[in-house]
Amino acid sequence: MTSDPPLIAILDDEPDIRRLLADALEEAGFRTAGFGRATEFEAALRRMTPDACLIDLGLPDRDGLALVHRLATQSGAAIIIISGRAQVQDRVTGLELGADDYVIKPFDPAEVVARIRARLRKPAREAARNGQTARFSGWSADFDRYLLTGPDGEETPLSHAEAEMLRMFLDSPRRLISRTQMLESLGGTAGDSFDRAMDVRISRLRTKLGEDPKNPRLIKTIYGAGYIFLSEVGWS
Amino acid sequence: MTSDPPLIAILDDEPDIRRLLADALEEAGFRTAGFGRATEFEAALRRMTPDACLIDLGLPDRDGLALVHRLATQSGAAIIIISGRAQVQDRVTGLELGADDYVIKPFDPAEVVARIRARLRKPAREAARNGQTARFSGWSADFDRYLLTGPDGEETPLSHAEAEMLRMFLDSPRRLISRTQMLESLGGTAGDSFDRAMDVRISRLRTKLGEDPKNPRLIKTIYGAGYIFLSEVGWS
DNA sequence: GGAAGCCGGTAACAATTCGTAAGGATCGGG
DNA sequence: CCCGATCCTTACGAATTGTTACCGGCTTCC
Repeated sequence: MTSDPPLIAILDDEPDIRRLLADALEEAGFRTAGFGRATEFEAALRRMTPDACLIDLGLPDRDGLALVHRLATQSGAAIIIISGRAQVQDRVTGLELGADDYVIKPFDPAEVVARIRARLRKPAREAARNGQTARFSGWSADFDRYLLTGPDGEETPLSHAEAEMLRMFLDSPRRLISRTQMLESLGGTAGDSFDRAMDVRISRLRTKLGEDPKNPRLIKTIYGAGYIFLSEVGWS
Repeated sequence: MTSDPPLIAILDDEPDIRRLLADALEEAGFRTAGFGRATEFEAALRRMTPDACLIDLGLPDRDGLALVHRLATQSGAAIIIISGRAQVQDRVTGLELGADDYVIKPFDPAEVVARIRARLRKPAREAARNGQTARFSGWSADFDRYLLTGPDGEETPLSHAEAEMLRMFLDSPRRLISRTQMLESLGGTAGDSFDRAMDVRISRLRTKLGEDPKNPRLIKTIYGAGYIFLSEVGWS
């Protein structure tokens, strides 16, 4: 989840349909972003992380199913296929490839909204955290006491800046967090010399996590894009 | 989740439909438990915790929607409504009340199976996904750690640009990927000097894959058109 | 078949982006 | 005022990526 109202990406080559969906979704309180071509959409994915994607399979410029597969494995977003192909076999393969739902044209926008809500609801339920302690690959981070405990049981204090950054990673594990996203969330502006400051923070956090600089196993740098936190995370 | 094969509860008053669904589900590797009346079903819930529930709304002895709501709020199971009522409004209220999916009679069992799989997959994806890796002709590519492992077991790190490109090939194996398609997907525009940049990327990727430039066996150039990735690809 | 011209491969260089060590500013407690 | 902690800034090096330049092969048209 990025910010408060969930962001829904709409990928359809017909502007009328995009408009129809966008209107219904925005009236329901979502933010939307529309795209007419798959390449546009993929380019935009570098800068934003939608919570759900509505994808029309009948795109001219790319095989839609390959895109669905990539999204399903790569992003954490809910994927809903919209298609004019009504055969059962089409629906089955779409779902097998990783789509979370499959809606057939012509569709009613109200139903699409309801289906999106149903998709976004389940993860939200699991994400309800009981406590302020996270566990990941042997480590545990206690955000009440700002304490980091290693696999060997050794305790290290976390500074506020480090904790803020670590929590951001732990809130979106296995997903790319763009550099600008992190900069803004930490209260700086890109291009500034604050850029270096964030690097330093990352660096300190990594040493506290005992990372090998040449081969980090938890906080991975994606050159030109951002960072990914690689471990599973559980809260208690 | 209870034990290894997920348990699917089927609640429908027509034995034929129960049988139809149970057969399809068991063939797909699930365990099933069928019930003809809501009271039976609720009694059984004390002893078992199904991973998903298929519920026919047209039950004689209880208001189906109330049951759906109770299940949605109290159990962690995925809930799929099966109904003869095809109005959009019915579907919307069913989904709003907490159902995860809504299938209309008459239905195809194969689609129901696919939809159940899609529901059970999402939580599993968060927990069990230990790395998105692809395998092709002796090689394996780990896109979490950006690591390429050769047939001889030697590991080579993948840079982001190389990984992005390799993933594009692995998503559409044995198919032509046009030059412009790839250019746009990598965020450049054709005609630019970015053309050369992409060539360089291909070149670097090829050397990491140990390709003989004169006779590439994995990434083949189609002169004037694009590239084809020649091997079969399996994901795990 | 042969020559012109386009297209793609790659080596070498340049620019961008990131990591981290060292030093200094700021703040609060004694 | 001193001290420690925390964080920012500067500076420089390393890794990654884009760019230029040049070469060789493929296609086309005669």
